[in-house]
Amino acid sequence: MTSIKDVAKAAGVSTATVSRVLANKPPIRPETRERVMAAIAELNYRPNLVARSLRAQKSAKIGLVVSDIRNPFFTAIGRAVEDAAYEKGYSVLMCNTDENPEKEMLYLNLLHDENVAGIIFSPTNQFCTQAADFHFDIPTVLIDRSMQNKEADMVLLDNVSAAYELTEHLLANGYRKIAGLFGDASTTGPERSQGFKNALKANGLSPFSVEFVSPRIRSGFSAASALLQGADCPDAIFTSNSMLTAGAFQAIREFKMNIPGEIALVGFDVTEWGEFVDPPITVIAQPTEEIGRTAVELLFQRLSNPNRSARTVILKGNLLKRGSSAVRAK
Amino acid sequence: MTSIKDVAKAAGVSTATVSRVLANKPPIRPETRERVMAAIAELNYRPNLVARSLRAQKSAKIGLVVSDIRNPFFTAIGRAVEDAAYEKGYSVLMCNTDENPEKEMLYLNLLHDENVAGIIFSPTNQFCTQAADFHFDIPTVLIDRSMQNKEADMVLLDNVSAAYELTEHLLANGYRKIAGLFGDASTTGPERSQGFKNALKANGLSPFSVEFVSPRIRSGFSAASALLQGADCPDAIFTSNSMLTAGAFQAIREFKMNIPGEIALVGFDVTEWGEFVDPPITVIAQPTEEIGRTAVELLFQRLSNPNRSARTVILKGNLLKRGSSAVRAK
DNA sequence: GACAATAGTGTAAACGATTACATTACTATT
DNA sequence: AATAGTAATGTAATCGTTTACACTATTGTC
Repeated sequence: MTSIKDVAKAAGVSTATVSRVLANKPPIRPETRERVMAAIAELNYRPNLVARSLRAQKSAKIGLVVSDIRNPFFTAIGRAVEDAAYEKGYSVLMCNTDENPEKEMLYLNLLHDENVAGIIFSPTNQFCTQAADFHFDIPTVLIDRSMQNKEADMVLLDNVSAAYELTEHLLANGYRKIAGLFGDASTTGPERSQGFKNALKANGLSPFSVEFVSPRIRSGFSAASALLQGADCPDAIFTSNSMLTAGAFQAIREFKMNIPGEIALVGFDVTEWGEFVDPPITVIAQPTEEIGRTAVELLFQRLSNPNRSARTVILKGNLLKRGSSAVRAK
Repeated sequence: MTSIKDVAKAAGVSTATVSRVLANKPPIRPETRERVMAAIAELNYRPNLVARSLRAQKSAKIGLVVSDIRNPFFTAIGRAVEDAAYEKGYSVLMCNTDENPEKEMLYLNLLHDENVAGIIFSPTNQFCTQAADFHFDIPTVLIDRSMQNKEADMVLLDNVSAAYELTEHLLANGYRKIAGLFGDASTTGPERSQGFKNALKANGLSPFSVEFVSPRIRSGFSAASALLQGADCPDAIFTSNSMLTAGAFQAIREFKMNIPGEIALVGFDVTEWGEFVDPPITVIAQPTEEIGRTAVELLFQRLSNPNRSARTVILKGNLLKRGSSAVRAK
């Protein structure tokens, strides 16, 4: 491998000069710069980022720690983060935790050992309680899920409002017996359930049911199935994330029930399937692109100013009214 | 930051000894090992992977270079690769190229500079021709798409057979005027078109049409729309990847045509939406988990044995017969 | 022409690990 | 008791950069 020494020798200068040329750090005689550039081109030299990283005590890498990149929300986030990072010359290490606090811990440590410049992290509830005293010695931006009592930058959705709006939409369209299905792994479930309950209360109603389950398709399926086979059946199901929405959808189909005639279905997050099924599913769309980019943005702001106070950016969800919650037939 | 020196001092030994304890390299007196371990725990020491990487001239990282992680096929691959890598203590750098040869080049160089141990790469056609002389100085496994004249490990699908089988299925179910829509960015399009044409020929038929377009939903939509609004309309559309399938599906819906009554639709790759729509879409399912794991497997085999000859693993697709290609009504 | 200031470059010490080689401390053999 | 052989550890070079500091060459000022 050709190193900076080879370039220095070829150009007849010292490694320091080569380094300065690369970093564009004056003073350098134009003539010298040319000679060095020529040598670099000649030898096809590319600086070793590992060495640079060791010397600089940080690398141009960002860790992305989420539960599962296959969750469409995180897929979109992942892509947005990678794009934003790419533009700044940073690359992204992908970490899937499966909502498992141990894997979360393991990955955070790994990223530390890799000397990443920063971390974008979506923690589980368990992590928040178990690792309440965890010290983020690396700049970290939390996304999607908040962490109490932590001085950390965050990019969140206004979950309470979004859930409120989504619930009001159901009410406006005539639904009254609304069952709520919420994820139990993160802070979003409880927050969204709060907006859900608030909206019902404000309208003098109470939830048909409120349930917290693991944020997986299977759990959504089981919970929805249980609801649908009861003697008393809800007229709408409110889900707090797309895994549960998918599970509920499958259950409804299994029961051969008509959406929205017999039961309405609403949820969070844009998915391809939610747009393609008939009727399409009403959801709160999260601005994934913006979340990802903002997270990277906050990270870089903190990198350039390590001791500014933590900032929380709260974004609004966008209610996409679609067929799955159309006005109820009388 | 606490380094190996601090540990050495605390344990009253040299850094070499600490290193040996960490690497579990005899001979070490059990008593010494204990003292070192105690110091490590005491100081909460964690080895610096960057330094280790510089010294070892390679890092425990794998680069994953694909067109877009949002493509469900690559999402699944990405997750499988990450899982397999994780089990071996490796982490994954995610690179999205958008089928852009320049980004491909850029990322390959970046991964080189990062001293990654290996690369898992799904190249575009353009890359294959433009960079025909590109030398992979880092162990690389090609997935999904082959590259001619390259001594490289590959994990591919038997595209010709899969397309053949899928086409035969359409024929068996009574479809005769089958239009083919193929991606033009990679080798999979041409290969799948080959199987498509072979199957038709073997049955004394010829394609209704064969078209190569950019593998995007929009292109699939345009191409399918053009087909549907023609005076002579196909009775089935064969698509070579899930982006095109999605575009064609939207076009069919736009034209308010009945699947499969008026037109059948088949494609490649498992997607959530394809399962959820009614009728669900018939596809060739690729064993994404196996592809990802095999790729990592091959990578490690090559790492431990750098000059064995290149190996190509060809996997079979799995035809999922579903409603979108049900037996044609007379 | 002496001196200061600045521009341009080189020298060498880091960064934190690994490891070839040197060294010391034992144990066994004669 | 001397010697050889091995076990256990230490010393110091190395990986490829960056950068504080030292140094020389050039220019300007009086």
